[in-house]
Amino acid sequence: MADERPLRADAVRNRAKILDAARGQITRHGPEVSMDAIAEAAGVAVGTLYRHYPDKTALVGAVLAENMGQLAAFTEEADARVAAGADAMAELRGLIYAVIEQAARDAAVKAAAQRFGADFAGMAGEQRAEAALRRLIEAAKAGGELHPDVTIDDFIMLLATVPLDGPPQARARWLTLVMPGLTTAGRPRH
Amino acid sequence: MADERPLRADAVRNRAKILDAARGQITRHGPEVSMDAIAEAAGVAVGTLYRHYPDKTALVGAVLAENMGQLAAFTEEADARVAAGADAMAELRGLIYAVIEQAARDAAVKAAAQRFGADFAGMAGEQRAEAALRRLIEAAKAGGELHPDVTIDDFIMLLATVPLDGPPQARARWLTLVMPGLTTAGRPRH
DNA sequence: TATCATCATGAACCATGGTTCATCTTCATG
DNA sequence: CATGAAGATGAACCATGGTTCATGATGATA
Repeated sequence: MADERPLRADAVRNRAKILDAARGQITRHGPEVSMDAIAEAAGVAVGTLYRHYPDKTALVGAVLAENMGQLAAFTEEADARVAAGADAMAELRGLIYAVIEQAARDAAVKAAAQRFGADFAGMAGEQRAEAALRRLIEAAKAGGELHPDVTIDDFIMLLATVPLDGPPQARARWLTLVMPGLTTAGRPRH
Repeated sequence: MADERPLRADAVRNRAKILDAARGQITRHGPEVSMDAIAEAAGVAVGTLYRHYPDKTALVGAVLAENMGQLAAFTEEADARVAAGADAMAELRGLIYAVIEQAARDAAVKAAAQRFGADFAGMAGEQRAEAALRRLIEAAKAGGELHPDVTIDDFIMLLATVPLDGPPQARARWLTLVMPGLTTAGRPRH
C-alpha cells in the first residue's frame, strides 16, 4: 500500500470539478440527483465519476467528509481561542451558530448522509471535531455557565435536530429556545 | 358531486387492509417501499392499490391524514381536560410527550411526507389540531408558567425537530433540554 | 339464480437512474 | 515527436419500481 503514483494533471483538475459539482447539485436538488446530472454540472462524462469514485455512495461520502473537515476546523479554532483566554460559553454559543449556518447551507447534503445508511461514522474529521468540542464543553463547565450534566451527546443530538428548512430567523429563534436548557441559569441544579 | 354510491363489501375490506399495510410497510422499511411490497403485505394485487388511490402520492397522503387525525384527537382531548379544570402547563407537557412518541413510531411516515413535497398542508386534521393547540397555549400562558412570547409556530418548529431515531431516553432528555426555554422559570421575561 | 356493474388480478409497459466497458484522447516521459 | 500508460468518453446494459389494462372474479340486485 502507499505506492500511489501522482495523478495526472487533468485528473486532479477533474476530481476537483467533480467534488464541487457534486456538492452543488446535491445541495440544490437533493441527495437523489442523478450521476448524469452531477457529471454534466462538472463538465465531464459519467464514466469519469466512476474513475474517481467506485460508486455513488463513495462520492456522497467524499462530499460529506469535506464538510466534516470544515466543521472540525471551526471547532478547533474556537477551542484555540478559549485556550488563549476567550470566554468558553460565548465561544460555544458562537460555534453552535456557525455550525448551524453551515449545516443549513448543506442541508441536503446532510439528508444524503442519512439516506446512504453507509456508516460514515468514524470519518476523519469527526474525531478531531469531537475532541475539540469535548475540551470546549469542559471549559464552559469550569466557567460555571454550562450546566454540569450536559454531555457531548447532548450537543450532537441538538445539532442533529436544528430546523434546516425555514429562514435564518427560525434558527435564531430555535437557539433562543434551546439555550436555557444548557445553562445553569435556565436550568438550576436541583 | 357527492353522488357516491356505497362501496362493495370486499372493496371496503380491501381499502382497510391496504391502508394498514401501507402504514406498516412505510414504518418498517421507509417511505420508498415499492407499491408491490405494500400490495403483498395487504394480500392484494398491485392493481387494487390503484383502484383505491390514483397514485403512490395519494396513498401516502391517506396514511398521513390518518396520523394527523389521531394527533388532532390527542390535542383536543388535552384541551377538553384543561377546559374542565386541569393544569394547562402539565397538559401541554403531556401532549408534547404523546406527540413525540407517536411521531417516533411513525418516523418513517413523517419522512415520507417530506419526500413527497406534495402539499399535504391544509389537511383535514391539521386545522383541528392547530385550533386546539392554540387554546392550550393561551391557557398555559394565562396560568403564568408558559413564557408569553411563545407562539404556536415555536411548538410546530420544535415538534418538527424531535430526535426520532434513538431510544426513548433520547427523547426524554431532549424534552428536559428544551422545556426551560418555553417556561417563565427557565427564561425570565427580560 | 341470472345478470351486470363493480372490483381484483398480475403480466407487461415504460421511465428513471446506477453502472460498465470497448474505444478514443491526452498527459508524461524518453 | 513517439510511445505507452493513464485518463476520459458515452452509448448500452440492467435493475428497480411506478403505472396500465385486458381479462377474469365477485358482490349486489331483481
